[in-house]
Amino acid sequence: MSETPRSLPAKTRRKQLIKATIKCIAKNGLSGTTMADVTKLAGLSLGIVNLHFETKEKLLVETLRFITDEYRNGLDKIFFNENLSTEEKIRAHVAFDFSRAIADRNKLAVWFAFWGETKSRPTYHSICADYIDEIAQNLTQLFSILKNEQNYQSVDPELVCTCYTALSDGLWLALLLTPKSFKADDTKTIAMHYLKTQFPNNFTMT
Amino acid sequence: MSETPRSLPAKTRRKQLIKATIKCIAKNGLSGTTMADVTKLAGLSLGIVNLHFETKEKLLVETLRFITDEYRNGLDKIFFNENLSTEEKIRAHVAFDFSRAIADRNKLAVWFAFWGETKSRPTYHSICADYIDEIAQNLTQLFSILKNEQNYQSVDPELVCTCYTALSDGLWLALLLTPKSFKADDTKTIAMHYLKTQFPNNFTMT
DNA sequence: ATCACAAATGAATAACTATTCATTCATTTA
DNA sequence: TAAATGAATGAATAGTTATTCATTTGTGAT
Repeated sequence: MSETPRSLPAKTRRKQLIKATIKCIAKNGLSGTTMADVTKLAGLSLGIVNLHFETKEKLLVETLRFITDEYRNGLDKIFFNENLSTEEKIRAHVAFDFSRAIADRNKLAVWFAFWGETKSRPTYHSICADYIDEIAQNLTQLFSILKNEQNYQSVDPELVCTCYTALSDGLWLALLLTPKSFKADDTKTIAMHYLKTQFPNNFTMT
Repeated sequence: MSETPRSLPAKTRRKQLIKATIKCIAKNGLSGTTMADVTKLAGLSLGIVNLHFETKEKLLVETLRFITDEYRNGLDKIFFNENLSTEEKIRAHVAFDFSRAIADRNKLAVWFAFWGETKSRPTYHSICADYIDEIAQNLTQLFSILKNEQNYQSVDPELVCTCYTALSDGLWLALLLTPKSFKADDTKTIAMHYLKTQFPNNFTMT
């Protein structure tokens, strides 16, 4: 634990608090997360959240935005990487979905905590709906290009995108609920197994 | 709204309160669900929950148990139905997963609300771990029997079970988050699409 | 009809927790 | 070095909510 200076740039403090919030939600649940918990975990004083975020609710919203941005930005880097072939992009997408940074149980707990509240909180809902739509469009396009490049006759790119996305979300749940049976590597293999059924020429070989 | 008698058997009252809790979690989220909300929605007095469940926490646990039992029992009826062939049982399983009673947005909100708290609450976790394990065993067995009956060489029943289950959970999420794009019927079609890839002789025809 | 019993009520209580803001402290500027 | 600035603190406050329990109400037995 390194000594942090008493005073820091606002951005740094905000990030520090968001990271503490993630840990806290994972540890205590969304309903069990209090300002006292968060600030204690961050090693700061009780009033600090209101100084940097005004309200608890805004801290929570920024926390959700933090993990959705991290996810979206990571995928964007893959989609817009000129050096990758379509197949490589899809492989990179899967690798990213089940990478250390993303398929982390603390963060997964946060995803599911917010998803569970989506129906009752329009703000959470619109943050989620946003990134879902963007990612689906990009991924569908990748599948569509691969279909044309490699002459897959019967593939329905939109269907494959929906199916892969649902599969990936469900595997995240498996990682969250039954971590003893599933490791990130296993789930990645399972996701690839599905892609093989659609694109046997591309994903059969390791 | 029919007039309910002032006094009712304990079981009936408990069910009435659990149903109100489901609606309330869907409407206000788990963190926003108060005793006042639940009892008001049930049309009963504030003290009634403590009379029938002792504490709020116990009401929540019973609510989770209610939806898990409903799910488990529904599937058990299919698995142990002597009149169905293996293929029919699998078809019935899928139909059940995306039926009115199960793929209901109120109940889905409840599932996700509890899943999000699983990491922090051992009680929620063990209730979930329990049913997951039982259902996976049964479904794997069905796939295994179908494989042998129909001579599918390369099918891995356990993998298919895991993959189908994750897919189904992920499609539930899609129903919860983007109800405008997905109806239960669409998601059922998507789930069948996956099964077709594994058992083309059985699930290709409608 | 009366009594005894159990179910249900809801005002009062006790506990918890988000938010405020006067004060403290460290850093920067002159 | 001293003054000015603003970040950080945490005790106090205000608001919320689970829980209690004395009272009320309906039901069934005698």
